[in-house]
Amino acid sequence: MTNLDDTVKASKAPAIARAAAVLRLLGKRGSPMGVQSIARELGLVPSTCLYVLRALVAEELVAFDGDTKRYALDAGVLTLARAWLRRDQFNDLAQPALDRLAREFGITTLGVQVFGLDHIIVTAMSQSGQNFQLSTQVGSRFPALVSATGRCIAAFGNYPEGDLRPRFEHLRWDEAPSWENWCAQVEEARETGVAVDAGNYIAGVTVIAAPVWKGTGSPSHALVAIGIGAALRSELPRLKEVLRGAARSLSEQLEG
Amino acid sequence: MTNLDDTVKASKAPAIARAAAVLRLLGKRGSPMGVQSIARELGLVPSTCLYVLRALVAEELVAFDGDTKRYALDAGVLTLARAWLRRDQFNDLAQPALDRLAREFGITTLGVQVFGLDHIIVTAMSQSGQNFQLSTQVGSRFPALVSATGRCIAAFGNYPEGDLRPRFEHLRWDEAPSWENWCAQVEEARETGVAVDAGNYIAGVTVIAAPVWKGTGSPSHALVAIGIGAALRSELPRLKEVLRGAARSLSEQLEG
DNA sequence: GAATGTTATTCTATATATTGAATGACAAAC
DNA sequence: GTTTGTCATTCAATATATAGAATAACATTC
Repeated sequence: MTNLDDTVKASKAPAIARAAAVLRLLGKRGSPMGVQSIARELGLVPSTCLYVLRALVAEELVAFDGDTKRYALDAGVLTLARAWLRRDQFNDLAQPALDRLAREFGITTLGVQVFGLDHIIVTAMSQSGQNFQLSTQVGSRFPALVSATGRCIAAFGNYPEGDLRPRFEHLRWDEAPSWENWCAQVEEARETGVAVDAGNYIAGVTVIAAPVWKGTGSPSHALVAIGIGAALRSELPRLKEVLRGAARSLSEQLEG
Repeated sequence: MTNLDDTVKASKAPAIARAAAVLRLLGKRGSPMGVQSIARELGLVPSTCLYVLRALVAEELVAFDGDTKRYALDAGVLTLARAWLRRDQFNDLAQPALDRLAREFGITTLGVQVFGLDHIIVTAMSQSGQNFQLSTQVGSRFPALVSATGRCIAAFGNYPEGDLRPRFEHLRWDEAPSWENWCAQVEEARETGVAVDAGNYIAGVTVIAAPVWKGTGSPSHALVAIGIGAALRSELPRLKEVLRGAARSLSEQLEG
């Protein structure tokens, strides 16, 4: 995130943008960092950075080790996350459906929230008890246009091709589809209401996604099903149908 | 948190204190709130509050609904929490021990982080597969001095009685112990290295806690075991012994 | 053990974030 | 249909958070 400067300048509360950048950096690094290295990394003035850190420490969002003078994320961030999880309407409604699908088909299911063309965040997950299982974690971020979810977002987001193409070019796939193929698959998703990624994103792994709307416009969320290739091949048509149904019913519940 | 003013004034980055207060308020309320009500609740100037909110929205920590003009927590907080969970040393080391204890004794176990005399936060949890089970959630906050953890903190924190007593008086228990009884139990915890709450905090529920140190001074964390009264009565001595052992071994690992 | 490159931290002048009043937009009450 | 209250939002003056140099405390290197 090198455009911190822009964000800071644009805002009337720049300290908050800096604080968020610090939190994200500490989260990404994982290991504790000193004032100077944080400041250097984010292009901040060390003294300013110090004040930001002190404020975050006071809020228990950042932990300070007096011996090593290093800073790291603290448990306060958990409390916020828990509060969010507890009250998010999509999550509450999606979880039972995700559990049901995971169990019935022996797969991993996800609920994700869409942030425009930038990225998606996994907000709910369910796994069947089976032995081998693809897994991710709640809170993970992925590029918006990748895999099955990406085709969904492209299909139902009404974005001009000029916005899509450059982002598409920067994606990382195991087996990247050509732009033409991808567009065809997006078109198919638009018609059927479900998107499929058959081993493109991760070789040998099939990902299915159906869009969920909260209000009108672009889809705000999506339901995702992940299965190891051969395991669900025969069930694929039925899974697509069921996933689409679950997504539609969720959208209806979110309207009210 | 009515001392927001103090925190704001003391800091050189007051916007961060305000932002944190807003996030916590939104977390506590759960339901979306308007600028005005947030400002009123926190004693902020509405215009300032608006700028804070806009900055938080830009960071995806707060979601803004343009139709209703309401603000609520957003999924960004999850990403931070995940990063923290992944890298917290105490959590990584404690989880296997918690799982083992939960399974062996058929109980619920917790790892908590201590924030002085203010509060503790649950950062790890393990539950046995049994039918009836007390449960809480990762991220929950409790007053520092309550239940078994409270006796641990009082026993090993080296706090003067003058700091403890007023806080003790404000606690809520199902069956509050008298100050004298509580002090005796704290003393016992100091001698044995394990604290027990036998139905005081929640009637019929036994809670056991052992302190964990990260460096010297007051305990930074604690391991907690929770069981429905009668179920673990016969096992209690052994559980105390095992919990203390796990806590000690954790403390040693955290030293390095 | 002196010298050099780090580091965290303090200090002060100045650019700017914050304030509180003013505006506009909306809904409820009359 | 007007009035009244509440809402989000803008604006300009000023209190203040920030930047950058200076300091102090380390390691590391020579």
